[in-house]
Amino acid sequence: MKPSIPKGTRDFGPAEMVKRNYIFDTIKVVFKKYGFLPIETPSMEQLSTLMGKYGEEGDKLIFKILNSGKYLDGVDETAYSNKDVKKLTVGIAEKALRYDLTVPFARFVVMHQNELSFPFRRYQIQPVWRADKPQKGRYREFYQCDADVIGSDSLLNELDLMELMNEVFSNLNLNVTLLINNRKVLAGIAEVLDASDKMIDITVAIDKLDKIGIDKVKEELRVKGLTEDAIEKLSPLLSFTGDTAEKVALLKSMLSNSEIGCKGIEEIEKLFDLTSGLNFSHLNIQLDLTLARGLNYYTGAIFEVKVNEPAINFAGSICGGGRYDDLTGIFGLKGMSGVGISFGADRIYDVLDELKLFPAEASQSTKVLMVNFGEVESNYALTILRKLRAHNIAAEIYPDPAKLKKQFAYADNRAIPYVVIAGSDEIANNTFVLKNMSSGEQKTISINDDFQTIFN
RNA sequence: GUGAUUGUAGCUCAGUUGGUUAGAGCGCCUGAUUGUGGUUCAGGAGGUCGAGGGUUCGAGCCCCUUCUUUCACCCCA
Repeated sequence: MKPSIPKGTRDFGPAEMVKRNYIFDTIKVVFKKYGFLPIETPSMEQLSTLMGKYGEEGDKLIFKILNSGKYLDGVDETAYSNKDVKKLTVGIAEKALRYDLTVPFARFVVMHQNELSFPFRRYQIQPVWRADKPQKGRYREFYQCDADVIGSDSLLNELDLMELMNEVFSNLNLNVTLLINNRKVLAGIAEVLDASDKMIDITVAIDKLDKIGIDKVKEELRVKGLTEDAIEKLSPLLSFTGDTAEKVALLKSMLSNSEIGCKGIEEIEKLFDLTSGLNFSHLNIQLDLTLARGLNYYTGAIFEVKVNEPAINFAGSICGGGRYDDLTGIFGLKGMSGVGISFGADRIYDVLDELKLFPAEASQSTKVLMVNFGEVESNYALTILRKLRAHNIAAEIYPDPAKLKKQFAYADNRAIPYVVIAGSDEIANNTFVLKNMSSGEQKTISINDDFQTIFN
């Protein structure tokens, strides 16, 4: 049989893992530095935990797990004859692979509320799965690196996360743009347009402004059932250009009759106030009134990070997040506001790779290879091997007494810088030959010499 | 979910209007060199041409189905 892996999944070889770990390690170091604590949750959740949290589209993209055993027993006959997939699904699949880390985190907080002290700061680095069609920057299995604070509605948390983002991207040596908006403002806009139920449609359409232009946005709004009057009211926002202060001023005049809208403006102003005077070396922070974000659960500030480099032909976001006021409420714990961000490790990888920003890896693993001549010689080599390892020098022995040519070729392919040769002559003299593979230089060393210094 | 695109040796790819036994480079194996790799030279192995069906005297090439790759849309990290 021909081996293969499922669509949209990938294997990672050693060279890729070194680079991936560089990203994970960089992010993790900053997470810890900001006082976030690690947790992990299972790959699969109850399907009911996940459904309805990510919007209509999101529900479809959740990987469902078929029940074990007689899973057909759960089939609803009428749902089957009506080909009602949605209803059928919940009958035959009660588990699903996690779609993000935020919803499982909310579930975790509710289940473990008595063991946690709030505000709770957690970080979580795990894969998530989405049944998307793969394409550039889009995988069916990818890692998210999340940091969330739950149990506090202070904007200091938003500020903290912004500083954290700056530090991560600074450490990755990547210049990015941080787009900020506020869901309350979007809700306010929908309210004054008299279309509160269409907030998602409106924001999704506005979000495309850069891409498809003002006329197409209006057309989409019309298709979504917005009145001409409402579209007219929205117009100044769509055609608006100006700095943050001017944007805020526009919003204030537009949303003066919306309580939630005013609250949103206030939050934006306060957040920008908090950041003023701070040096965000790698974050270009912008208020973007067209930023929407599709996930249903956001209620306050929303973030999205895009790469600045024009050389990168990838427009998607590499990091995103926001505030969710009541994500735990669905699981029975009210009044737990949270805010978090999520770094998309796989997209960051693609960007760093394209920009050649991965540090020259000091990643050669094995430093010394012990040549194997046979049983007697390998026993002698093993004692040297153990001594090397005792000095924290990464070393291995070629396991078979293969031809020297082959053993050297192996060292060469693996980029192992030193080879130790110890045959009968060396054993008789309590020595070994150390060969430097790049220079070809060989020297004889006594097994009693100081191993720490022989590689310098 | 919609629309394109791709699949030939381990890898990267040639393969003409359908016509004998499907090729190259790299890699791999063996030897030149029995205790010395990265260079060189000589030789060798390796393919159900993604899978299934069809048209044809004859299919890697044409048609259908399906899977896969890459990309755009939708949506998203």
